[in-house]
Amino acid sequence: MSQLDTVQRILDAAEVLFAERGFTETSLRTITSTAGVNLAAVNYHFGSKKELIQAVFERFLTPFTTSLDAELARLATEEGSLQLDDLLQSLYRVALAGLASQGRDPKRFMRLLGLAYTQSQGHLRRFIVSRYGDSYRRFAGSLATALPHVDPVTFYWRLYFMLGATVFSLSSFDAIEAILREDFGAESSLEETLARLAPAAVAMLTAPVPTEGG
Amino acid sequence: MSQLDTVQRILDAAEVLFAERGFTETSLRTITSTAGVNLAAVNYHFGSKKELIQAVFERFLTPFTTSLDAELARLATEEGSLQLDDLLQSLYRVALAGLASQGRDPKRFMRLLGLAYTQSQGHLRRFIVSRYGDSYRRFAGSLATALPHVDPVTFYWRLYFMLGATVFSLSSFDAIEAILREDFGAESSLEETLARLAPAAVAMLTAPVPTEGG
DNA sequence: TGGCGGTTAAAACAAACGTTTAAATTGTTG
DNA sequence: CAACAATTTAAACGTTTGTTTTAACCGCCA
Repeated sequence: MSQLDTVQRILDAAEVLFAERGFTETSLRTITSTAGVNLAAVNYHFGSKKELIQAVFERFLTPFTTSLDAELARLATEEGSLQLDDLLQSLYRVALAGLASQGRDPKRFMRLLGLAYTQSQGHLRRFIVSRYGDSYRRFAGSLATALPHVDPVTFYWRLYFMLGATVFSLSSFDAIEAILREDFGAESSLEETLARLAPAAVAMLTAPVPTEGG
Repeated sequence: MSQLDTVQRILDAAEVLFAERGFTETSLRTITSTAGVNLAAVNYHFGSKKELIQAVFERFLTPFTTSLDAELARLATEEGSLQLDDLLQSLYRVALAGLASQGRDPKRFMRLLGLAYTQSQGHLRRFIVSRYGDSYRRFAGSLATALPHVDPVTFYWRLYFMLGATVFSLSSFDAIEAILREDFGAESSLEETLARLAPAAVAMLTAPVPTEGG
């Protein structure tokens, strides 16, 4: 078993287990036994558990943000005015295609993103912001220019509403899908759910801004 | 210090600490030392840490759902047809007023709700569903009847989108507010944010449903 | 006052945690 | 093949965790 194998096996196991149980609830012993490697391998290859967590995020956030950046650049040159639907569909398409091509589960991606936000883990938030903050701001900026009539503060709140709707519903996709399947017998694929989410997000972003005075 | 005092002090400390750090990240020793009581008091009065977590949720979910039920019943008899805005405003008003009257922080309420969803904690999810599932279904049903033209599956997905937007953005309220204040110098109160969230949620729920065929 | 249930207190419990150590093994290079 | 660096292994480290135990304390009623 070569070095690359060990590192990769640890990352694979950690990614799945973190998404299923959270960071604190997943012990290094569970990770290493699942990966079939020695307990000390994590500290040897990554230094600490915190750095392992960051490495898990780095492995899928780096290709994701680079693809997203490229897609945004392509959109910016292609047409004169950015369309909201195009932007959101870019986001979804990049997230889905990029991960699916690696044989990774996009739902796990969303679940981890949700964990990054909700589990305190200050070091992780700092790591993500410092590493991927620029990509995030670029995407938010593109979205903002497609919504010129919405004042900045309202726009940013709605952006967080949209992120919340996305991360929350997709990170719990399996649970929600199971409920709906039981109640209505209707199966939902991830693609279908994104096809439902996109227009809902557009409607939320473009909703008329109520005037202060009434 | 009477028995009631001890139980209450533990619940108060646990509520704050859980909301700040999560369940696993908060030890019983931190809770009891913050509350100024003996370590063994938690196991004596609540039985276990799991039951303490459930008790924290029970303390604010029970008055919340009973108020919500009453408000929904009032709305149902008052007018002929339920208005979407009224329903959402009921939800928000009940959540805010009910908690504020107890001197508790509504943001903490949302933060805990978010944790209940995202931190796996299977026992907590089971506890909440079994205890408050009826209230949830009643509210969802009221919302559904106010949206007769939306097919059930689309409606339920949008309901989860809405819940995600609400829980996610309000549970991170302080962090988001701090960012917006730094970037735009604009302060946002919780009431203002709910006033932004309500129309955005309505827009999302009432968005035109794209037809399958194109 | 004496005793009794309810509560608090200090201490200890075993288990699990992340991390470190030091030896054994492997792979590579001269 | 020899030698050195990289990696894996088993074992132990010290902490921290939730929980339990046993004794002390308290208020109250007979």
